[in-house]
Amino acid sequence: MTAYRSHTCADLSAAHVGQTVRLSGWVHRVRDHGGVLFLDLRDHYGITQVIADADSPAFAAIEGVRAEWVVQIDGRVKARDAALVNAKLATGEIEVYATALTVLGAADELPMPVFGDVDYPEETRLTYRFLDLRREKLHRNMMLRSNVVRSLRNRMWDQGFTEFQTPIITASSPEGARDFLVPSRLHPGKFYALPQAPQQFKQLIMVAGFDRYFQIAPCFRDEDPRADRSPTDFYQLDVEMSFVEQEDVFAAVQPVIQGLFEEFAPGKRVAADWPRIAYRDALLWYGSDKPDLRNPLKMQVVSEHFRGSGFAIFAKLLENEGTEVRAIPAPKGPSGEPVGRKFCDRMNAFAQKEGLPGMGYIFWREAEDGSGMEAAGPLAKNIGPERTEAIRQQLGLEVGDAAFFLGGKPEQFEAVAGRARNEIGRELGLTETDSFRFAWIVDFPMYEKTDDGRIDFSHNPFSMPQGGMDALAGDPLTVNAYQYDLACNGYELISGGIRNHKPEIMFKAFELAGYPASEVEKRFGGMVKAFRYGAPPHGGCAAGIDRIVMLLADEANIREVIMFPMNQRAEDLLMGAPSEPLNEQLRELRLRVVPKE
RNA sequence: GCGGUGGUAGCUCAGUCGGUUAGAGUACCGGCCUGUCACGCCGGGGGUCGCGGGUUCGAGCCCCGUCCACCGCGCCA
Repeated sequence: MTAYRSHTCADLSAAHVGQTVRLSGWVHRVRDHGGVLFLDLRDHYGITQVIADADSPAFAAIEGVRAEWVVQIDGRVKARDAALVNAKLATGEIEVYATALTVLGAADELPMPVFGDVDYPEETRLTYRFLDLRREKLHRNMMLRSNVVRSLRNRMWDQGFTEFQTPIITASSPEGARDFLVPSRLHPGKFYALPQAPQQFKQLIMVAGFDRYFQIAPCFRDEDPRADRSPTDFYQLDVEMSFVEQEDVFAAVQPVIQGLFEEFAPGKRVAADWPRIAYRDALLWYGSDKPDLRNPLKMQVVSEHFRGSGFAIFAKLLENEGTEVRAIPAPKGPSGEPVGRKFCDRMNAFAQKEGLPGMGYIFWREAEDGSGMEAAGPLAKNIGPERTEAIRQQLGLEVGDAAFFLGGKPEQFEAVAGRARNEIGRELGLTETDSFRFAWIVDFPMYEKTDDGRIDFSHNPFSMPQGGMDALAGDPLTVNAYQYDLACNGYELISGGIRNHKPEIMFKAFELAGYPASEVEKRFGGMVKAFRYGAPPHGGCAAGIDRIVMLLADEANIREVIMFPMNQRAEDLLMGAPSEPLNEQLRELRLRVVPKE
């Protein structure tokens, strides 16, 4: 094959017995039995057992090697006796009798082992990422990622999409996140920005008369990380199409994503029914705009049962405008075990830990005197049997089931209610564990009220308001946008919209958010200009590649599917980034660092 | 910026109520072993218990401060 090897460590089988071969790879493990040595040799493709006895000229050399040295082995392929075949190894029917060993690269004592699947601290793993990547799981994740990207490309091409590249060093594109700035040497005092997304470029590509564009695009955002969100940079499958409405985009994207999940998640059920859920309903039912639909629980408004009731906290609270009481039903799980006080108290403690005063609850149990069902829990006593029964009927609950109640202004408890719903579904065994369930979240509000009472874009300012110009004449807070997300198992996988391609509507939309026309011209001048010269209606979306791979690899942390991720403080411990520039670099850029404090 | 959890050998961890010389596994070094595949057996080196201060006759353990890591919130298509 090459001077270094005739075969890979996965190639050899019973068919090669008797052949003289040369293998190269890493010393995975050595087992020294005195008179006979076993060496597991590993490369990208697999593992082959190498053996040497005292008669072998390679014996002394093999005695001297340690884990993770890179070596080249010359030897002869030998069949293993039936009793010695290792069924756990793809090459387990054979072994290579070594006649020579050459050390290609020795290794110091390891800061972390490659062998085994023990957990190691992030700091060690990131500092020695090249070792971590040798480990089976990460190696497998990276191969999965590569295959996913190839499949996405193929599927997009098959659907008639074309890939184009857009600039990396470009202008600031205010999409909401903080920009990464790049100082300009030729224009001191001015800065480029790294794109938060190729948003304006892909729209310009549509105006330029191309159609059905896609790109596996790096995106840069200077924000704090989360377990499912990498700081600094990440990759998106960026998509844009001309002459389409919302449903056309859905129709183009669903087969790509669904096919991808079916291809790479064998054994898991991939739902084919992708419901459309209005943003407001998602928050009401699931407490999240990226609901996990593997969990069947759906919250409901139950304010009427508490208005004027004997439960003073809720009754009083409901006298204030904009308040509601919502219930999370908690039916007993597949085990049939009744949901009792202990579980309810635990969930109440959970809500308190998340910053709420608590969660009231009712649970229905067999009456002690055998007279049937009775409601228990602090709330039931306060509101009385009639109201309690009405709640039970509305929620469709039976004996052995429970319900939790949260009150106040929805925006203040919604998110915690959503997390409680996750906990309840998981703990009661109601949430599926072997499936992927998708939903398009649609009808995002165009605007929202900021803390200081101003009107601002609630999501993407480039989306077309539903109802167009006419809609912008009324109350901005009632305007929905042609803006959508794809939620999958509690993650936001895709985000997109039908774009606002009419300059006059754009100016009006920005005006409502407090941006004068001059500001729009300044920040999006290029795109606005393009819209004045014949812009097609267009729309698209962007899918988070890292997050898709994370779901397919069944990982909870995005760093497990990124080759060289940053740590939680946006540092690359291996490469030593960020670092201080040389003085002459700063001089050339005419920059001066202002010391802290 | 805020909250939670954690920090003990190169690495993973244990360490009781505050009490003698801080332990185990693994890795490393030396010795033995011809069929292992997490090989086995014997021996050895290896510690600023994150850091600083305090309480105490005595602190890995209690108190205060601080640093670091991860997770979450804020932030974020």
